[in-house]
Amino acid sequence: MKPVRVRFAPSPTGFLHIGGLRTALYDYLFAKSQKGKFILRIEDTDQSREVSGAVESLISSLHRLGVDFDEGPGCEGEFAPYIQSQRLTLYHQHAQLLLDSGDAYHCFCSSETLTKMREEQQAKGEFVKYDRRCLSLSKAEVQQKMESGEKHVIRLRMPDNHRFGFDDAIRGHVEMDASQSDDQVLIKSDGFPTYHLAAVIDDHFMQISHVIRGEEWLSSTPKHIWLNQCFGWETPIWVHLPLILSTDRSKLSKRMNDVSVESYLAKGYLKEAILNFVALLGWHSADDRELYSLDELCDTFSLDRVTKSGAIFDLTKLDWMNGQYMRNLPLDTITERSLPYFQAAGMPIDNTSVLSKIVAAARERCTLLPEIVEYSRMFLERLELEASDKELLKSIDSQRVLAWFSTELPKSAPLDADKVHSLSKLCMESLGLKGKAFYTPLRLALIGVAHGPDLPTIFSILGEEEAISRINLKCEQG
RNA sequence: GACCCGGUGGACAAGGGGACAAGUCGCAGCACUUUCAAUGCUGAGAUCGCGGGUUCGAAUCCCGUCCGGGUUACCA
Repeated sequence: MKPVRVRFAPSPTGFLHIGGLRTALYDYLFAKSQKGKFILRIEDTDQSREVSGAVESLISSLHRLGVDFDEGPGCEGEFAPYIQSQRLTLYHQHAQLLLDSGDAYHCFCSSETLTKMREEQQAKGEFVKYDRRCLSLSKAEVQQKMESGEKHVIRLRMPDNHRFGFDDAIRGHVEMDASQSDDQVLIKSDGFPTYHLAAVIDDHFMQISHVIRGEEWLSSTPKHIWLNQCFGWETPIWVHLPLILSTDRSKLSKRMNDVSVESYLAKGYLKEAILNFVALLGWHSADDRELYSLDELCDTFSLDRVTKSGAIFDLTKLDWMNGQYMRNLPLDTITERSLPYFQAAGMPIDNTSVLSKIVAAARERCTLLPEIVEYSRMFLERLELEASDKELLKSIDSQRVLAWFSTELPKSAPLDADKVHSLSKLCMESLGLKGKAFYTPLRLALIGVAHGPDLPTIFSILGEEEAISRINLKCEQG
């Protein structure tokens, strides 16, 4: 059995998106589970779509998530370079091989000619494909056109009357007729190869064992098989992943959805949750487990449990999952990751013990990282009371509670949980109040809102001094 | 249009001839709690796209059909 080598081959046209991440993740998981290698290859063969900084951004996103590659740009292995624009000679040499063997030919048709041809075919209800008008050009004619500097491309000559069959690791046996495949352009007029040529050549030389890619490539697989055959190469194992869908069931696109991985990170989703969620979009273990760390996924993942049908990218479950990680990751981790959001909100906290207490209370009720910051305001700031709450605080019973605490609190340090409990009990008994009548005014005075953590936690976060001060303030105002 | 790939509750999905079709998210209710949240429990929600066939028996196999998606570029 050949060693497992898989590659994630994005084109640098923007940020890493959810669909790309899913492919990369499955590549990674499969490689790890098979003790193989995960390779990152940049397919920058379309100069017009190239976005500067995209390569760096792609790599940094992958690193941020911990989906690390074994070979790729900046991590050169024996098959370097891993950027296609740096491998042009290799593609040209192989295009020449095809030209020599007659498996490829020059085509001088302009895009206008091509468009016209297609329109005519369409009008006649014919199958739209290149009509091979340049195939009949004599060697001399080709030579003459080349010398006069005519723009040209190199096309693959697909076989006639040929049926392609292959076994996809996920879909099983798939068959397609060669007549359905166009004579694909291999080298464009700007001298760059198309995806088809470059990918097949690189997959071969980089010794890729499994081509794991989105289902949108399924229909062009015959071209890739044919190219391999022309070169006399063994084909890799094809693995076509189901597409990730928008809520309208079309292929997930940046147009309609927020699909950038960075943007989810920025919104405060945890990488653990994103990875876990994306892994489950098209893969499911035999048991009922849904929560997995990256390492656990590496141990459990297998291609044969990848689903065949496309899955809709639905945020509600991601939110739930993020909540799970908010609560179950080590407190220090969550605290540390919330720090940038505190800074961004202009609320730097120097007291780490207070911060960690706040985060401990907040993460129990928040689904996203920045929500911790909002939740912390009740402790870090003195919130303005709602009008109705102000009224409530003015009531006689409310004032009795506050007055009672105002005199008792200073005598009661330290305010640990037991003390807070006993004080509360004592106050309720001596004032003849209970439940909301007791708690609500106290909460309002302490944190400015009626809902929040339990009393001992509040006292612990605020500290005795601040707690007393807040109560006294509401006493006077009342 | 043609060719390919799909189709199990709103979403993710298990199950690939034999229990009243798992589980998770979401939703509703209850419990716990001073509150919110978390958690736990309960419930609603699917004649397995539809129609035929094979079979004692089909979500599972076969045929047809419908629907959805992908491809049909000098984009990947």
